[in-house]
Amino acid sequence: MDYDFKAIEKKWQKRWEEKKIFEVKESKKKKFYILEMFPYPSASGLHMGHAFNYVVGDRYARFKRMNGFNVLYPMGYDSLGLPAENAAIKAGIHPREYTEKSIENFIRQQKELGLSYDWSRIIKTSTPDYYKWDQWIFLKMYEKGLAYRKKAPVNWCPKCNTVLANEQVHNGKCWRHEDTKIETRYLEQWFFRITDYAEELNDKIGDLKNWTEDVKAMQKNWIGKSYGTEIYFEINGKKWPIFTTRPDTIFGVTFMVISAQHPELMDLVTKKQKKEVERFLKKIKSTSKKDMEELEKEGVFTGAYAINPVNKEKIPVWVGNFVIADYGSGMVMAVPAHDQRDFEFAEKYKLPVKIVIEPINYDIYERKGQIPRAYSGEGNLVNSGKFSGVNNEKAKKEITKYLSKRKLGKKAVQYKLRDWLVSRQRYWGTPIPMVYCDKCGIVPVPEKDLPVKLPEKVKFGKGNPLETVKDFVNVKCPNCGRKAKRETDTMDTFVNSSWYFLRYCDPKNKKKIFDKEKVKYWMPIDQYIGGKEHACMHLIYFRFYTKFLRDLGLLDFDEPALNLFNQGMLHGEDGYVMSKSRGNVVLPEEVSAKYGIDTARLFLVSMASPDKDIDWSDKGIQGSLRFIKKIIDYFSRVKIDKADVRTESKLNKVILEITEYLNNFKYNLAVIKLRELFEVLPEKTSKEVLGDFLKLLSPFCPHIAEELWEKLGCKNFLSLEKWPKADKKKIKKIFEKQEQAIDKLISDINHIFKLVSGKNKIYVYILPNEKELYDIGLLNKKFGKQINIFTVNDKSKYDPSNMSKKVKPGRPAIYLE
RNA sequence: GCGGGGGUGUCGGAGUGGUCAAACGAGCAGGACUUAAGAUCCUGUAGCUUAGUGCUUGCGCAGGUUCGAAUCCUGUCCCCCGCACCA
Repeated sequence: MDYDFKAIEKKWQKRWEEKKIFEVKESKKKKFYILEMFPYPSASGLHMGHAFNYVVGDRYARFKRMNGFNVLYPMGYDSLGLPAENAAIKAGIHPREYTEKSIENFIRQQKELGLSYDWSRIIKTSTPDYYKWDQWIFLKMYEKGLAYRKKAPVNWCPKCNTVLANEQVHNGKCWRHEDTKIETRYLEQWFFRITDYAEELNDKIGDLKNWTEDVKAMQKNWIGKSYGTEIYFEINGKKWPIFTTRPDTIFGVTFMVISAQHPELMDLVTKKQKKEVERFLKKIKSTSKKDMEELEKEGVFTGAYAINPVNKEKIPVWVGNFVIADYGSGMVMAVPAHDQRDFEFAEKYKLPVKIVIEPINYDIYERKGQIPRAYSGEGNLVNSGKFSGVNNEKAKKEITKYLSKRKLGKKAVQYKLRDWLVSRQRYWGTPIPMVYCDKCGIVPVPEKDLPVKLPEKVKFGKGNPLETVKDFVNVKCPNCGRKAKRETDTMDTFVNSSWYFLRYCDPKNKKKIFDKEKVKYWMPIDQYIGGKEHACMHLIYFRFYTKFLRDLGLLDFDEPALNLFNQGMLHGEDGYVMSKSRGNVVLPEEVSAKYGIDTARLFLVSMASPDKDIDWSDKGIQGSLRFIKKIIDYFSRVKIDKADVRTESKLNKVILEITEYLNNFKYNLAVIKLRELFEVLPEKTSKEVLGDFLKLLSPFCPHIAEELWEKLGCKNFLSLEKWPKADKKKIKKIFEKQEQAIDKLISDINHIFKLVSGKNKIYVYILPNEKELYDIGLLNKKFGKQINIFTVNDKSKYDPSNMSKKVKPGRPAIYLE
């Protein structure tokens, strides 16, 4: 039989939409907020990989909805950003046109997937209605001192023609251009002081109960909290705080190294050394970030000396290419004997090495034939004044205490996390609502003047197009009314996605960023779904924003999402990530036309647990198609009758199992249970049994389930029906045992048939107390051949070979003739 | 270097102390139906043995704990992912 999947899909998608059955309002019902990371709309549209992501969420939404929750399941578009601008330039159209078209296409495709979004809440970050609130938040950040402008060495992507945040530099390359090395430039830029929240961002990772270990670990790593000691070294009469995790090695300091990017570097350099230092800096600037990492440690003497606070030793200060300017104070104390990096530097420049920790088992420096290396293990201190002889772990505490007492240092915590560089020198982003006035300096645009709209008419060429739009740039200073210039940088696209989940709760609010009460009802997100590639980008930013908005008094919770599910990646048939350039992209339209979208939806979760990467397989989907066809065929012939207890037992057991599996995203196992249940459905059964089966099917194959539900004579939408509740009393163990016993028996009989040929009559002998187990009705149904069963005590039994003697508990005897 | 995850049949993958290792799917082989193909259905798919219900091998490798281990512990090898000169 052929099936018109397309017609069924269209029919139900239309009905769902017309009746607005997935639209929700705040109510007394218990809410459940399910959210997938919203997509960046591109002209190439969705492929099956995206579909996989949404299907994972949709299944969960449908399941929760049927379980009586008021489910908020919205969709929107992260539609500002560089790719749209670049693509638009390439195609010669305006980014807005490009974006609108892409979104339209996305919506159409998503609707064809049968996703149960509340489309009335759609948001697009490229609309002034949305980005107005990005600007509003920016102003609030500025007001609280969290948004600031600073000149600093920044990451510059020559392909994007803009600066990037640290989070957007991967392996020294641009996150959008894997082949493009990031350059370091020294520019004045806007930053968000995310480091103010470093401690909370780190410490509350423990609250993120249902986040995967690796995402949590990645965030911990990225935030990089480390405990140590700040020690004050004196240079030219000025106190320089130095952060170290090894205060126990303070007596081993033989030189200092200041970062080549340190803003105060030149203050230290003596006249004599100036030329040499400048030559060195020039050399560093000409190398890209990635090359620098591969470079050997290099440096030159600055001419300055520092005083070691514990022994007043005079130590030379060098400038080096391996010291990071904005970690700690941008200068390190170097202990070559006990730090490999310092050791290499000392070797190269013939700087002294002073051992201050005696290795426990041997003196590594005296071993012959061994390549000298710094010793970073444990041991007792030597050459360390009054601390000599103390175990180094103990010495860390004692020396820190000693320094604190004398105000020469203190306990300190450092983070790797840097402030978030948010300005971008590009057009298609949220304009930064700031004005530069010669008299007043930096002046924020007043709230009432928001949004600062992106001008539509711009010329794309070299540099930031906004700079060339005179109407936009030239403004009056909001403060003094004189001529002033508008900030032409726009915000990082990640700003837009840092709070969108809040806007869904109240997407059309014109007066406020959102209504507090509405957000209170819906938030936090009960289930967030998205890829783990955002671990150190979006997933940190949205936590930061949540905390900031909480501190503004707008939210009363700390974390935006306590449950995060990372779906795996869908690969092409060749095993590689689906991408246009590889040519292994599978399109939902094509799959839908060939197999029906429900088939694809089912297949995507049949292969493996959805958190794993999977490969698309045209052959594999046939298995799902077969199953769906069987279901449709079955429903076209099944007769309504009373349900038998065996079926009911299985049904209730499966309800229990599937419910559990769906709750835990074990969709693959749920599908198996669904198949198991289907296998035992008899030719005659009750409407209730059939209805329950369709309910269990509906999160996977919503269109077909609705269609069959209607054919069954039910009037309401299956999508809004109540999820079946298992009646444990109806689950009878005996049926399962029967199944097992009979399967075994049949397998044994078949085995013998294979060994001996020419037999066609079957006699089976069983123990009287196992009569129940070998239910003759079930046996005949399963086997399809005539079987004669005798109990061993049956006097009239036919048993020419006296087989009944061999019967043991659980092992019937078999005789073939 | 630091951190996270993982090694199970021909393949994708279930199973995390026992009562069944390999559910379910895919592939392959044989059979039924059919003029044929497809679809569908049945059977098989580590080895040996056998009128079945038996034995052996087996969950990266090597040990250990246990009455009992794919599952727990120790060591070891390999793979994937993230970060990386963070002092």
